[in-house]
Amino acid sequence: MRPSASGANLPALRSHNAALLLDLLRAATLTGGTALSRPDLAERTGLTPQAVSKITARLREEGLVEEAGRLPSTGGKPSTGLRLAAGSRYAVGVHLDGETLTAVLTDLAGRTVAERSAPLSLDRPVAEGLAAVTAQVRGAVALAPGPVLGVGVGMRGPLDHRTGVLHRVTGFPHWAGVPLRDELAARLGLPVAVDKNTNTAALAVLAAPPGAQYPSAGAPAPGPGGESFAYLHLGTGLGAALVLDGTLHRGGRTGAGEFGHQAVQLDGPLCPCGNRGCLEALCLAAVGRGDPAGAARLLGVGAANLVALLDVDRIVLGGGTVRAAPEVFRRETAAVLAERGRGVPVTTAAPLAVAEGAALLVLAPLFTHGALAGS
Amino acid sequence: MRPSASGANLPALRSHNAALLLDLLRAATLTGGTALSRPDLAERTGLTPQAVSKITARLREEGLVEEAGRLPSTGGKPSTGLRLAAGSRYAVGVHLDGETLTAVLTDLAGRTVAERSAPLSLDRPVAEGLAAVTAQVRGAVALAPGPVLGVGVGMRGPLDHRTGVLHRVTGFPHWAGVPLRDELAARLGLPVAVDKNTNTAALAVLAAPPGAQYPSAGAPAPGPGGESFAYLHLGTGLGAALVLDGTLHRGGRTGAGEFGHQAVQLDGPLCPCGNRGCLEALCLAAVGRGDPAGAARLLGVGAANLVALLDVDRIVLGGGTVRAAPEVFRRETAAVLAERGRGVPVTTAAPLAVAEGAALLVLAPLFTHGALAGS
DNA sequence: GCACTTTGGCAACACTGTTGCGAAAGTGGC
DNA sequence: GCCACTTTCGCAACAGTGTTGCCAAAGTGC
Repeated sequence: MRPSASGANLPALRSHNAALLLDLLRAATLTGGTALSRPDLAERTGLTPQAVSKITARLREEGLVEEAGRLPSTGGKPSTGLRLAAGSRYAVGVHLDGETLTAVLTDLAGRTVAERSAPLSLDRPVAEGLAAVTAQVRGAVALAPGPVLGVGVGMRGPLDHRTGVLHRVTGFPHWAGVPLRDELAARLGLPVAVDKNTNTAALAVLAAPPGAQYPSAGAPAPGPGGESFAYLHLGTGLGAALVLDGTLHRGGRTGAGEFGHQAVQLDGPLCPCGNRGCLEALCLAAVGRGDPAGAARLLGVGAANLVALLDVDRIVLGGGTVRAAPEVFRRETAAVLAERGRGVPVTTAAPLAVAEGAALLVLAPLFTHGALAGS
Repeated sequence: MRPSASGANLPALRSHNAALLLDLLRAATLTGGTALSRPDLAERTGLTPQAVSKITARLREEGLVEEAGRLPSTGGKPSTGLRLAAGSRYAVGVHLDGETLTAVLTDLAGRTVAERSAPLSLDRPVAEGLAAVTAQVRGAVALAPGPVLGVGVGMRGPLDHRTGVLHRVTGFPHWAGVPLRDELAARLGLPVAVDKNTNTAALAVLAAPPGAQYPSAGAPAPGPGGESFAYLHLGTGLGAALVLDGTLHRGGRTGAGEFGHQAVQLDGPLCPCGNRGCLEALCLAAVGRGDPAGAARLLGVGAANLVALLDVDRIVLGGGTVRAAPEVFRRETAAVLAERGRGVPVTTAAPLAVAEGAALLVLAPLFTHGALAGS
């Protein structure tokens, strides 16, 4: 019987605090490249200055953190700047959508260093697809100036992110049951992680500091455990990913985020899923008749339901259909939210979010201090 | 500036592990009163047997844990049973609904030892209401055979559980802005915690081991971080509380759980909130025309949306309207969920769930190991 | 030049869980 | 009845946390 809840020991404590500091340094790197001082870190973590000194000394020995000159004095000895050694490790993220294969090489901070993409139809046999991914990843790895920690893959669900096995892939039944993670790991000789495209995109949004994306005036203060937001993905289907208190919520059976089949019109048109008035069916119909604003307003209704239920701090939109008219979607969705008294900021995700978030699947263990135990 | 994310030190480690063991012992007490052995605890936590011995020795010194005879041998020296010293501490939980004041005295395991209730209309002035609560709590405290740790209060929201201040109280505007927690704490000389009735009821459900509530055959295995469920409360209004991965999700601005104003009929009847087709309006209308089954089926639609979005393990129903016809609600809601391909177990909460969960607000800090930091 | 503040490392410390070991207390084979 | 074996569980020594006391370094302000 596996432990139902993990006890914590000294190594766990150590890695928890190390990850905490690394996460703060990464966030500082991404906001503006400003270095943090040891006293800064002590204040933000609640650790004593001496503890911070010890921990950062270890991290510097491992090459993960480096000194960055002296910061201006505040009336005494000037403090030494510390920053993430972003160039010390790399990761590769892959986005597989139905037609294109995109691979990005990111540094330790999660910033994209190089990008490659190629057409890849999932119509082709599995072996051919795997070979194409392998080749593309090898190409990205070759560009890395330092060691590559692993490879993350984001693609349409449903799939099991723990085992890396695909379930059914709508439209491409021959991919069902493929143990993608293990197949790629064997070919590449690198650790591989697989997750749904909505989840990886949400990870990319989570890693990017919110202040950089929308004016902080309209942004509510995030809750204690970190920020909460919903990522809504409108492409060939409609899905969502939920980040609650700084943690991606995947659900008990890894099925969370079925946003497309929310019923919003009890007597609405029949959806292929068998029910009536599903948000996805209504949205896709609006898109189909060339009415992105109408689709966006429907998305707004679903988003309002979601904000009411979960009290998230903001909504992030993404996916192919949104990318075709980002400002329309952003504006109309925000308008409906405001009308319904659920006014929260609405932004759009970066175009490469899915691939960049996939790379973060590999980097995340270095920075996650949320669960002291780890999985 | 307060620490944005808490570093962990040795005392935090210590209380984390102590809480972990206490939680396991509490769960064992509630399932069937069976005692656990030290090796059991070691296996379930991943701690070494020696660590368990040290920790339980401390807990026994504090009087929180006691030995309970010898367990049957498994081929060697028989192990000593350990169990929560349920009678060593007590807590009081109060449920304030619009008309009744219910107070329960619970032991350390959260089991109700005594119950008192009295009519109390929130129509009355605030001072009178506070006096009534104070008197009722004092009566409950007098019945406690041991020290009382504090008092929890569950009532209709919206309110701020961190400060214990009420916001608006629908129908009783003179209660708006009352600092209920501090007023009661000053009168009683005991720590007081306040939360929404839906949240406290969910805490009561969370504390009760799921196996005791519904046959484990239909119960999916809970996720890694603990079980996930939604508690739906239908009384004078419709609200919800969400427990995700074993943690109550309150939302960034403590506003999560606005389940009643989910739009499920875009062109539906106007709701007092200003929108159309809110689930609450439709449900209450069905109840109003004497159609509980219809209300339950509507609840089922909302629950299906919720299961799809959050992938929760089960649905729990509660509140005055449900309590009037629990089996109808349970059956019809479950039927709609099954029809929609979201078949998860549906149960009803215990009648005293709100008050018992309120008591758990006080007991929870002893058992919560989820966030190593605490709030 | 001097008093003061701030940084940050060294050393000793308190306390964690861990390891090695051994006594206690059962079961099962002979 | 005896012995080998297993399991429990505490004592003692240990490794490794973060913490405290202290002090040198390196600035600012008068």
